Amino acid sequence: MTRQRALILRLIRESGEHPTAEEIYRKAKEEMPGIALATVYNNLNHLAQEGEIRKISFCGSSDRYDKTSVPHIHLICDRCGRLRDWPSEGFAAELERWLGFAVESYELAVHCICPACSAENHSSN
Amino acid sequence: MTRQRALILRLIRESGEHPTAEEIYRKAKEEMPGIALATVYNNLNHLAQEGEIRKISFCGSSDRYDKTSVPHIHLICDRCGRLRDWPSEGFAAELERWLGFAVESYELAVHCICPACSAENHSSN
DNA sequence: ATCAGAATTTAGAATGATTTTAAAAAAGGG
DNA sequence: CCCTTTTTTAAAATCATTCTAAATTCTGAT
Repeated sequence: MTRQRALILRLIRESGEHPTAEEIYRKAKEEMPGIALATVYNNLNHLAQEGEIRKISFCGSSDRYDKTSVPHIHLICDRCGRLRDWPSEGFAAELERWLGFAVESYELAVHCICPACSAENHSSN
Repeated sequence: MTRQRALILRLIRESGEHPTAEEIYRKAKEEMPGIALATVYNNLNHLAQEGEIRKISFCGSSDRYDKTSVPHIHLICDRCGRLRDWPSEGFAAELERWLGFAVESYELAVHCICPACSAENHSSN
C-alpha cells in the first residue's frame, strides 16, 4: 500500500459522487502535486480488481468509480441530471426471484425524475 | 433517409448481437465498400437520438448498439462471456413497484452463470 | 538498519474510440 | 429541375486510457 494508493482510495471513499479518473487526479494533485495521471489509472484498476471499489460506465461519459464494490442502484435524473445512489438492500434477491436464477452481481441505472426533483416540482406548483 | 443510414439500421436490426461501431462498419463495407467510419458513427448517433436503436455501454469495451430502444435486461455470463438479451416483459413495472416511483427507462446488466451454461454444466457432470 | 527482488511511480509516447472539420455529394420539396 | 438542407467523405483532431522504460519505493529476510 503506497502513499499514492492510500490517497486515491481515501478520495474515492470520501467522495459522495462517482468520480472519473480525471476528477480523482485533480483532487489528488491538491494533496500530492507530483502524482501522475497514470498512477491514478493504475491504482483505480488495481483497487477495482481487489474489490475495494467498482468501475462503472455510463454512455457518453468516461468510466466512473464507485466507493464500494457492493452492487446498488444508480438513479439518473432526467430533470437535474444528477447521478445518485439509491438504497438497494434486498434488490438482488428480488431480481433473482424475478429472473429465476442466481445473480453474481448487477449494474442497474434507472432513468427517472428523481424523488427530490419530483417533490420540488409538486410543492412549487 | 440515405442509403447509408438505411444499411446501418438494417445491419443492426438483423444482428443477433450487440455490435460495436467498428463491427457495423466492417459489415457495412461488404455491401458498400466506400462507406466511411464517420458515417457509421454519425448514423448510430442519429438513430439512437431518434429512438430507433439504443446505445449501451459496458466497462472495458467500446460502446455497443442495440436493435431496439425498448429497455430490456442484458445477461453477461461469467462462464461463456456472452452478452445476451433476456425477456423482460413486466420488469419495468416490477422495478417501479420496488422503487416506489415512476421509471422512464433503465439499463440493467446481470452478471451470472447464464441458464444455458448452467444447464450444460449439470448434464455433463 | 541493510540488501535484493518485486512492485510501483513517473513522464511521455502510443493506442483506440469517437468527434470534428471542410469540402463534395446526395436528398427532398416546390 | 433548382435551391436549400442534410449527409457523406477523408483526414485531422480530441479524448480517455494504456503502455513503456527508467527511476523510485516497498517488503521481507538477514
